[in-house]
Amino acid sequence: MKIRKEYYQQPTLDVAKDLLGKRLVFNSDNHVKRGIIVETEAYIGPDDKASHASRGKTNRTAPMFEAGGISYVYLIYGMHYCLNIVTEAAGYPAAVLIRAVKVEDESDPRVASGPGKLCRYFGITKEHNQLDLTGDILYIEEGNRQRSPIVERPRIGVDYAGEWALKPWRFYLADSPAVSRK
DNA sequence: TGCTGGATTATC
DNA sequence: ATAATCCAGCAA
Repeated sequence: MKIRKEYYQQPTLDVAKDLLGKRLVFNSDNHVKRGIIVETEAYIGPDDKASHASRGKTNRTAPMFEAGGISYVYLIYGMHYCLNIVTEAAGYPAAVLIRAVKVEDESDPRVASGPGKLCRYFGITKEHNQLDLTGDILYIEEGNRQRSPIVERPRIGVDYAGEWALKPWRFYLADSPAVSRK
């Protein structure tokens, strides 16, 4: 069952944790890809120095300032796309980076074990920026209700953010083999 | 108009 | 430990 708009407009930390165990679905013209979300990171508000939005609203970060319930896709290091789920109310920049999913119908459990790998496997590019998550192309639905404990750790790759890099805003399912950087 | 460096990954 | 490989953001 597809998750509704209001869900994404809740506090970002709540959404980041609650998304674990849910199923990400992507429909392109010729294929459907699915995966259980096993790792996320929260980027919250205008003061979070690890967030792209900390320098204000720009052309790139505009989706983060929209109301929760759309995608924010950007290119990093000139070669990898990253998928975010925009959260909270319009005007308040926040999003959840989807860092890893477990693809059920693949022999390799690690084909999508990282934000860049995930987009490569799903076929997600900048064409899929700012998509409405209540539409039919990209959305999230209830998954298997797992009872795996949630681990909280500092975010990855944001050492430039000073004290903000220390916040434990990365979340993953403790026993998942598909978590990044294992 | 030019320069800098990054919410990564694979390989050395 | 480091190359690969663009382009957003900022300085000028």
